[in-house]
Amino acid sequence: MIRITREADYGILLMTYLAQAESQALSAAALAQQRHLPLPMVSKILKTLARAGLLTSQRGALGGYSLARPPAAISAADIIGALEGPIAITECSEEGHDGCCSRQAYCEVSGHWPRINQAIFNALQGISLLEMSRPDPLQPVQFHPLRQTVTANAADHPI
Amino acid sequence: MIRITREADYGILLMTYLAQAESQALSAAALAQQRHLPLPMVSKILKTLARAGLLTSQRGALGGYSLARPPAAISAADIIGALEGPIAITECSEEGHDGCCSRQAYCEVSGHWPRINQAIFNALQGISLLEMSRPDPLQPVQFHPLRQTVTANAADHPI
DNA sequence: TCTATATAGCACTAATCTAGTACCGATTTC
DNA sequence: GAAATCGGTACTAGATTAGTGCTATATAGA
Repeated sequence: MIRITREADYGILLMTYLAQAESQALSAAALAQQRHLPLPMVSKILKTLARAGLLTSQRGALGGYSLARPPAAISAADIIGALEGPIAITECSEEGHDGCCSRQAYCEVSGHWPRINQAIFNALQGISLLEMSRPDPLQPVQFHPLRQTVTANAADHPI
Repeated sequence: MIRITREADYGILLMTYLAQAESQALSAAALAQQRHLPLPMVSKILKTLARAGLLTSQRGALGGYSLARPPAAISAADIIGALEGPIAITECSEEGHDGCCSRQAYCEVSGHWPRINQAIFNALQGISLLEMSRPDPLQPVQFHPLRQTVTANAADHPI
């Protein structure tokens, strides 16, 4: 299955908590406790998010992390991208692979991967941290709604 | 990064070749040779795709594999789903995990994962094997078509 | 019927990646 | 100066992926 790592999963959990904290700085320890996640992991993830510019950090006693931008201006794609690198679904569509894939000569698909990546990226880009940090939507989710009649989100314009 | 396995990657390569073969049955060995992929892997992948109902197989001499449906009726989601299982981006959003995630009590995000999965699923569902088996689109990909116009493919954009 | 060809299914191994931990240095508050 | 907290790097165990091998079964044709 298409999977994100647990790091990105946790990252979203932490970001949603920070979104609710309304720009109040929270320490790694506090976040780990609130979300019931292992502190070392939380610490590592927050460092990465800070380096990516999604969080601002304050060192020292009473320090902590807070969102660098308003929750509406942060997307799922931002968070996942920060923790897992660029959203590239196959090796050959990653950076630095343009033209050096050993199979490229026999691969007509290569030109299509960017579109697929694009579609997934748009889907993730269309979901903001603001939305995610709201309580459960409580809408029953149709899992295989077959191309039509999907509630509006970025994935409605797949390509 | 969000990744599919190499198995699914190869699977799409093989399916596009079969789509071009126009219902002519091709053996695993022939496909492996055409796509320059290791035969045992090709063989394993084709078996899986056949079991999933995307390919029909013919045993014995002169046997081989051919598409079970027209290329327009097969999507990237079908192929990836067949080879990697259901498209579930986190463990807790997989089937059978409804309600047994140990962190669910502290996780307001859980209700949003189905939407994210849905968005990705729709994106992959919207890309047919017919489209993928056409030669390279050669169109520069618009990067954020909804927001701004950046001309680069997804992998050029580390987010 | 025999043989060559080809898929079906399962089991196995090596390499890679992920999850999680540990340590030490730098910075800030009190 | 002490305590709290972030910053960075390195490390380990376990899980996953990639790829291989073997045996059984089905089919076409001589």
